[in-house]
Amino acid sequence: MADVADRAGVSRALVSIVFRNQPGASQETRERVLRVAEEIGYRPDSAARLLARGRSRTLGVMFTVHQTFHTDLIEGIYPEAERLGYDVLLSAAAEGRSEAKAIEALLGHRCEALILLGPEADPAYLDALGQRAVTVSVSRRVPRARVDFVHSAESKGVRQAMDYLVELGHRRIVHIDGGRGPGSAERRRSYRAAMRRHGLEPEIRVIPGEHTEQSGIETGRLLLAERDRGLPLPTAVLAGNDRCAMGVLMALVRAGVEVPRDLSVVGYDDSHLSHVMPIGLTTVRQDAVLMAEHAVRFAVERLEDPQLQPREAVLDPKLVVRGTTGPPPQGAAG
Amino acid sequence: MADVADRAGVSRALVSIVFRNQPGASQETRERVLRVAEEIGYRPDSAARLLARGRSRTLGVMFTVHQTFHTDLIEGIYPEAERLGYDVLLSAAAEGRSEAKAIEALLGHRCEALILLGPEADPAYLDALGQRAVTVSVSRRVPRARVDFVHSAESKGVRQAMDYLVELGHRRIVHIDGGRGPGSAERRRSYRAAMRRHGLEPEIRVIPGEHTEQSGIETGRLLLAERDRGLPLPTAVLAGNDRCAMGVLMALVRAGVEVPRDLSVVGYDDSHLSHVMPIGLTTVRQDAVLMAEHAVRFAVERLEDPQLQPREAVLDPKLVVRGTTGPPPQGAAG
DNA sequence: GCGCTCTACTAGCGCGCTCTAGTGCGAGTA
DNA sequence: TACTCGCACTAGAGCGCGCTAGTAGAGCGC
Repeated sequence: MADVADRAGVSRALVSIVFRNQPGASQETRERVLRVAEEIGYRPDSAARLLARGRSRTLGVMFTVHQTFHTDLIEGIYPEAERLGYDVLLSAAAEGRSEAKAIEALLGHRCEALILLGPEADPAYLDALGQRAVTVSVSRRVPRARVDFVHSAESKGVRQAMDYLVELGHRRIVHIDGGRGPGSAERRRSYRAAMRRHGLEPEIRVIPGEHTEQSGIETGRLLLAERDRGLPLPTAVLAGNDRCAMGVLMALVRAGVEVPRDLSVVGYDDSHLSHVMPIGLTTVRQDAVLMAEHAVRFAVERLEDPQLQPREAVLDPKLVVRGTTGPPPQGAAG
Repeated sequence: MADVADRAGVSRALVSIVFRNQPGASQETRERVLRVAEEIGYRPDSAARLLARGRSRTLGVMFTVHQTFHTDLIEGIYPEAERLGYDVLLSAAAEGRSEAKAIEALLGHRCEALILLGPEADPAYLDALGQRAVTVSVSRRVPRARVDFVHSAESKGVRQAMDYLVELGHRRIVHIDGGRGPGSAERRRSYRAAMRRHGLEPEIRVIPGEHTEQSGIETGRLLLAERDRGLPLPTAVLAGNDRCAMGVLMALVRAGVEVPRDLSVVGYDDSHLSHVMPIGLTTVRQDAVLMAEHAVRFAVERLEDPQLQPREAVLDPKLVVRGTTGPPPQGAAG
């Protein structure tokens, strides 16, 4: 920067003004400074800038690797952040890299706000985060914590899916839940409520699971093993999310079960996955772009007005019927 | 930091020493400082740290959203970087966010080295980057640029896949290429070479495509349209990558084509996708973890010894046979 | 000529840390 | 006693910027 100032024959302060696009420099000088900078390959050092002005205008996004819905969200976060003049830093949680680690990295890089995609950390930790920095949780409700919250109305989504299945004639509908995964508790609750509402209380069955393919595969195998012991297969499976649904599909189809003839499968998320599978997955769509925009806006607005209380946005999901659902098999005492 | 120093009754310098885990402080003092820091929620500010020591010890990773193989790589990058004492920053390219933009963001955040996952930017740009910062390209060869390069031996992978298909009896094997995508040129070349080697030169057919599901779907539709006009379907498709293979599968299976009975499909990458599909995808495995480790090591070693010239690592891929391949249909004049 | 305002520009402090060159002190050695 | 040595610790400069307070000079009215 000093080099640029010298070569352009001005002070460092002027160079700073030019690079911040602030008033206080003549057009002529501006051009000269920019030209010189270009020549010697100068680019403002964001670490120093950030240190000097105290604000980083950077949003930190934590996501989980392989969670395809998260990449959908990320794609929506960038443009909205840019529109509002904020930078985005990504940090991934993965096997061997805990959410806490991923979040610490973001904080260490001076992110002013955190956008957590489907965090699974415990509420106390999230609340502590919320005290320290503006925090937005996407897809996971954190009851008494100081965090904004963006999600889709799980209950509506599940209800639509269940109504649709029941209307097709299904009765033996099982739900694979998502364990501690974001939204799981509400989906589970809504499943139970829907079963009861349709007079299917005795058929209620929640199989513990996770939001991973592996979990779906295991559940699929479990169901197959039961069948081999003479128990009937369910006629429909409501999975915790799309990945889990994929796993179920994989286990069942490989074992010769025909979907949707013998069994229907419904996912959740409408992640990228669901419409690129050979047989499109019937699923509940959450509008990733809209959710991303809300998350970014919540973060930014609260940064710019610290008085603001954390808010909650609930978006309406929509059932998307594709190829993995149909009427139950004739013989099923469904 | 000053607060911590005051409260612990030491100088700021000592606090610095403690947090850097450097010799020069007694065990007792260390504990006291750390305890105080914990109490008042102090965390070293990486912007300032970075500014002060001139080195950021941060690796910038650019990846493309939805490119599932990239998330496999990312998962491998983190532990290796941590082992070597480096931090990792992620930046995604996506629709509406060019690679250049993603890379600038990393540079702006003072990454010392860039690890580019399957970059598609033009070689001149990459070379310019290479001059400015240590740069490693993964999966994409950049001939005369000053960048390290990690990839798998495309020719070997393709050859294995082709030999396997031919051995099964396939002759009408088409290749959907990956356009400007990483590795595409070499895969295309190897496909042609393999066909010639097996005496199938007249059957050579390369359909232009991309590394996306959409491209696979379009190609699938193209093939179906040809069939409807009386032309024979190929008996096997070698896709540019797994995502493209998924797209082909989807288009064909939906149209009633049975895989692998009527047609075999081979992917490339062994990304997360390929083993979680209902019918596992036969594909060519690239060892993501190994590639990630090489990439990180190249970057770090070159950072620590600027004399070092850019290097190239070629890893052996391996054909993984799953459910989408089998002998060609009987009737096929294959 | 004076005072005023407005624009273009500069001096220099401070952001929170690292790092070099020290200081002070007790133990070991001649 | 005088000295060196090593250890625990400190003072203070400096990293590359942003920002506040200020100056110099032009233009204007009286």
